Amino acid sequence: MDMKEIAMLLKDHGIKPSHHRMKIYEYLVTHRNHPNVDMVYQELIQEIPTLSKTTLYNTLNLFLNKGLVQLITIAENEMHYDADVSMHGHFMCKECKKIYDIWFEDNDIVLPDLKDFAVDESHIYFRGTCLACLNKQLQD
Amino acid sequence: MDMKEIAMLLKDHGIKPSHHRMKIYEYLVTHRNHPNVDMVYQELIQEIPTLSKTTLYNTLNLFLNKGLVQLITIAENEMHYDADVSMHGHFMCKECKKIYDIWFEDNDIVLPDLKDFAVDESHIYFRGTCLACLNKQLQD
DNA sequence: AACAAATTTGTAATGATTACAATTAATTTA
DNA sequence: TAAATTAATTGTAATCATTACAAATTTGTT
Ligand SMILES: [Mn+2]
Ligand SMILES: [Mn+2]
Ligand SMILES: [Zn+2]
Ligand SMILES: [Zn+2]
Repeated sequence: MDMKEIAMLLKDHGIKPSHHRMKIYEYLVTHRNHPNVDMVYQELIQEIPTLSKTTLYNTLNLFLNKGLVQLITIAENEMHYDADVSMHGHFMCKECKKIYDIWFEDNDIVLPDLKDFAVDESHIYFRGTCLACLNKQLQD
Repeated sequence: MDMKEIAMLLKDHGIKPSHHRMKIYEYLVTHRNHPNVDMVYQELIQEIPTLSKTTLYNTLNLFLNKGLVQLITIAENEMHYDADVSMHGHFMCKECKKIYDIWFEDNDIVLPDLKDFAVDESHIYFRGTCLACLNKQLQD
């Protein structure tokens, strides 16, 4: 996804595509690693040495409000962000803290439609241990 | 659920049933309101004026480790606790911040079993607006 | 009672996020 | 194009949930 496309996408969501905003979105869409704020910051600060963390927080909240990214609250003390807003689940490994995508077959999961609630977001989270960390544990 | 039963339940989970611990669990099991730490504290401090917030945090973490309660990470800046550890979903209203239980019919939801992951917990979260808040909004 | 172990407390530290005012950049108007 | 206005970005301080840690208290055991 090149800068032209990113600019278009931001505009389509009512976001003026400043340089900072485009770089922040580019990070999310190319890495697809469900980063927390600091992971984005440590990477972008090398390209944009003046980048402020406040700008990062402001921009991510702007993206959230415009529906461009989704918020992942699977971790206990920090937020994670996902540029993929399609319906899929997430697994967080308690050992390595990595967050994996969980994709469902179309009929695998049918969420009930809730009367008495106007639902904006649906999230499916799992926690446990990933295969890499399970194997590491076997070596003890 | 009386104190005798609570003491038994804690013992069954390998937790020595001190007075504080029993009162904390009693709060959770009688209110069933998915409280954050401060909600528990503000209620119990009236009965136990010496109660320390550290004790509360320690006790809740002990309950979590022993599988007596479950952690709900649906909110963005604080944790919520649930004495009901059976499989059910949660809905948080963005307006009033209340957390509702969402119960599924047996076959309503079938979570796929993930190979490559040892799953300890599964959570289903919804966010949106509850009926009470929707009605309030209509009055404008 | 004397000792040891477990529990509870109070205070300070940590760390993610937000508040806010100042600065800089971009856009509009004259 | 220069001045004026608006928007974006920055830096610092504040907020607040949670944890760290050592002291004090309670409980259980010899
Ligand atoms: Mn994802
Ligand atoms: Mn519940
Ligand atoms: Zn892992
Ligand atoms: Zn509500």
